[in-house]
Amino acid sequence: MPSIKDVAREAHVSIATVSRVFNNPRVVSDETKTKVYFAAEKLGYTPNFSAKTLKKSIVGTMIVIVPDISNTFFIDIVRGVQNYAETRGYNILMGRFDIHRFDLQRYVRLVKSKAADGMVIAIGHNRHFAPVPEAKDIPIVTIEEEFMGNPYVYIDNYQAINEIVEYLVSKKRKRIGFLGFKSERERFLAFKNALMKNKLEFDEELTKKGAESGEAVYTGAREYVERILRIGKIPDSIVCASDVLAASVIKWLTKNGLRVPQDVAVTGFDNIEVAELFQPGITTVEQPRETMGREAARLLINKIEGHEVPKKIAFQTRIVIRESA
Amino acid sequence: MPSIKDVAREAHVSIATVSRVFNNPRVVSDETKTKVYFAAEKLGYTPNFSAKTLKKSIVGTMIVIVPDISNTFFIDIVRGVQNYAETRGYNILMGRFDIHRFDLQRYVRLVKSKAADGMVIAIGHNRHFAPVPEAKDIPIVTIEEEFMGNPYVYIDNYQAINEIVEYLVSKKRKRIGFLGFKSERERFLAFKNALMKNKLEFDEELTKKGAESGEAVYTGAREYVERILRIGKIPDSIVCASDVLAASVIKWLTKNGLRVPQDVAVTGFDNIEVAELFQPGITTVEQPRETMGREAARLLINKIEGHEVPKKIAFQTRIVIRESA
DNA sequence: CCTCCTTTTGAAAGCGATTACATTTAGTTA
DNA sequence: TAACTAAATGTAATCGCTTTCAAAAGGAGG
Repeated sequence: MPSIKDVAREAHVSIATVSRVFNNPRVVSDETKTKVYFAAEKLGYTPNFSAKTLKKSIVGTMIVIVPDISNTFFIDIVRGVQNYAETRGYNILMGRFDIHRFDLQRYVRLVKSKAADGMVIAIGHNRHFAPVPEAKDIPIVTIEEEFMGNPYVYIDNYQAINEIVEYLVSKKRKRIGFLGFKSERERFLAFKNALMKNKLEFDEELTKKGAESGEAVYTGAREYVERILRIGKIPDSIVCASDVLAASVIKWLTKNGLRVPQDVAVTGFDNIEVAELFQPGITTVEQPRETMGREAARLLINKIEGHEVPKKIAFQTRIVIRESA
Repeated sequence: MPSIKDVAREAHVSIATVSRVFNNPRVVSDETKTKVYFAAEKLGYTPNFSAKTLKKSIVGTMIVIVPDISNTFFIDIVRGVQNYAETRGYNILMGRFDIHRFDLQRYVRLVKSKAADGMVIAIGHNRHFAPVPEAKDIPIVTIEEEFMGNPYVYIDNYQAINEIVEYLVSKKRKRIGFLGFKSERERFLAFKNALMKNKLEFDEELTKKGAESGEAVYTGAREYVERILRIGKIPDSIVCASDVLAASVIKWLTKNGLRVPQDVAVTGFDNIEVAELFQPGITTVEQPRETMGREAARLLINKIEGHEVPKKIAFQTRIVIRESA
């Protein structure tokens, strides 16, 4: 691989001049520039990344970490981060995509060693990392939750769930159940809150906050349906903390002869791509996922480059009405 | 940020010794090692990545490019790549996740500049990149198709589709339709092939190879259903080139009063995570996606590190039977 | 024609590591 | 005790680039 030296020799100039041609072309004469471009082209010269970043303080790479890449929510965030990062000339180093085997230390070290300038971490609901002391002085921006005092972007679950509940209420639904995972605790709290706001009664028996694993979605929904059937308390609507969960309950409900939405309305959360393909299409909440990713990236880069950044940025959700409610 | 020099000074040794402690510890005495570890710990020393890779020929980073990260198929591949890369100490640089705005040149340059050692590219069916001359001498491994003579991993669409058709035949289905996208051409060819093999007639009118866009899935399925209804030729089964497509046709078929699978059986392809959540659950083909990713990563790293690698590696699929067929 | 800017270029230091080679130290052996 | 070997450490070159500082060249003004 040719180096700057080779180009310099070929163009009969010094390496300093070659460097200038690529980094600060206006200070070099047109004639010299042409010579250098020509030589570089001829040799197939590409500046060495490491050598460059060894001298410069900014690498132009950021790490993105999401807890679960099977989840559309995070994918869209990644996409947003990527789209924005590109416009600022940053590359993206992929962090682990399943948080179970996640080792923050490792990524912190990557930043400390200047393999990257900072990181965007999508926390996922109520998932708590242990704060890592070394992470204290590296640029971090999180999504959904605060982490170690760093800036973060988030959506207002309270507002979103409340909107759903209000919609159900407007459809004369009164006995509203909730189905979510442990990790979706905030949405659950938001749900309780929304019930109160709408002067509805909260019924523990119509509520299920399931296990952790992704495998258990289907089973979790089943247990829920079996329970309400067993105790003979059928809600007239169920708020689910995710679309996948909603699809699962719907399947179990109809299997047991209950019609959705006539007998029981069901709402989802996330508006995943296939939400409209289910039968019935799932009424759900859409979050500006890509925008959140973009914004997180913007905050991070600004922080890296030494600008002042806000403490947190909130985003609005939007309810998408389909057939399931 | 402290450098090797600072550690050397703190530990009263030379920088060479410090370097040895971290790269080749067995040649340094225990006493010295302790001193150095202690000093490094005290100063919070992390070796500088750029400085290291400036001297070494291997960076320990690879680029992964997939055409569409919304597609579970590619996500699992990425996951596989990631899992394997980690075991060999490689980091992953994220390439563009939507191939439309894809610029191979850019990533080639990244490798040439030694920001990465090579790349894994998931081609996606019959998507043709223009070969990039500069890419000729950089390590590349592709998934699903050959590219510029590089090693690749793939699944046998012919075998997979044939298995599906045989399954349908075993269920006494005779008039089999096909629904796929332009980009899924190979699966279409495989379909025609499978019909021949099973001595069934191919009927152009029961076939649809739709548009490109992801948006059009739902519409494409609708057009297909409307057409077969209009011409009054209802197949007794439909082979779809993806699960999403299958879910879409099922929705349109049932909307039009046709029962799945009683009136018409439908099969998908990919076994996406939510395949079992549809009603009916989708009978489909599972590919060893993660394994393919792992294998691609393994090939690439071996190539990077100068080992001999095979030209191509084929993977078996597995049919997953649910309710839709 | 001389002096003083401006523009353009070059020389050389330095970024933070790795590593070949040289040197020192300690331990064996005759 | 001299001679030799092995182990541990240090010296210094080097990777490929950026950047400061100095020098050279080309005008402009007097």
